[in-house]
Amino acid sequence: MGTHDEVDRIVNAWMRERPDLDFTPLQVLSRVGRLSRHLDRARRTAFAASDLESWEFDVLSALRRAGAPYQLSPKTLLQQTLVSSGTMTNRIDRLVERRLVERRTDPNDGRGILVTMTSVGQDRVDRAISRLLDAESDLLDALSRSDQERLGSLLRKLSLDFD
Amino acid sequence: MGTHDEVDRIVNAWMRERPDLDFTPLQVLSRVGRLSRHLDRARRTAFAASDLESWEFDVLSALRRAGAPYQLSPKTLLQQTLVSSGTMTNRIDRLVERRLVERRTDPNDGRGILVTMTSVGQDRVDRAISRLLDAESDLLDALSRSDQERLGSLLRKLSLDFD
DNA sequence: CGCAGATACCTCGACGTCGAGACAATCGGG
DNA sequence: CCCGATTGTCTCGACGTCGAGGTATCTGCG
Repeated sequence: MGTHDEVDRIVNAWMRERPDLDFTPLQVLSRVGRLSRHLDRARRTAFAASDLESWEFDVLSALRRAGAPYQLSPKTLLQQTLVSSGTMTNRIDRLVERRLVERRTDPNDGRGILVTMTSVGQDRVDRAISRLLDAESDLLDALSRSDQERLGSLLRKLSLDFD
Repeated sequence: MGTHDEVDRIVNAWMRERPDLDFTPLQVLSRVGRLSRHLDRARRTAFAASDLESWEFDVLSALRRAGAPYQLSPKTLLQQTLVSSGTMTNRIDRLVERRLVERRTDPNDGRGILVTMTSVGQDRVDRAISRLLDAESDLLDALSRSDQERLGSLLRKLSLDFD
């Protein structure tokens, strides 16, 4: 029966080669990594339906979550999206070009600017989050509602060590 | 108490802005993504102790798992490590330069080559897998043994949809 | 008020990856 | 056998990211 996934095969191969080691950590954490890759792909296709790239959604969703008037500094954005300053400058450039955000001078700080989402941007990101939730909900259909909650809380326990 | 992680904050912000949507899928899948990032970092530091980059480990571990004589074609390697053909050529070049693998002609197929791990490479990867398992085991200490098994099997259920 | 240090953003060169295309070798139908 | 289709690897140009350094501005201490 098909109860073996790719990680099972990898772990079995390791156990054959190194029977002296305990590979149970891989059973959990390798799956996290592989699942994350699959998730990336699912996100890309979900966003494509709204004509957005994943990185565009990352930036726009940070602005959307911030609430009206949907503006944040590049600094805040790069911290929330976990990219470098050079990357964020580049991303803002391209988002401005696509008219999804605007660069405004910060009235309170001559060094800074404020990235403001346009109404087009907000429209896109609102559609995209819906599609994303639909797609993710499909992925989770393999699990019962209570299993989903169990999984979420187990993952949270692990996350708390980092955040 | 600090029972809120970064994902909780993101989800709370979304619920404030879009109370009409159900964000429970994010509770599970956003954590998978974030955990994967943290895991990457942990892997990098674990491998650095064996003077290996993450990508080097990925290639060498595929060879190690294959068993003696530790040789695979570039094609097989790129499929197992999920990179493009150009990337694999580049990686093999650098691994050859570091004397961790050798390029040999395939006696059965004039088009192909076989990437063979050197004894130095095997030594490195055997040390690295030990350190990786130690590091991952530390990460999982936040969970009881039975929680770890529960988590592993829930993740497997999700993986089976893909693999 | 002036100046040193901190801060915000941008610039730019280096690097890794992708993926289409080139090339050589193999396979298989006629 | 031959030749077209397929396969395995490498080449190379485009692209996104990083991160150190540059410039302008702010902050607060003396």
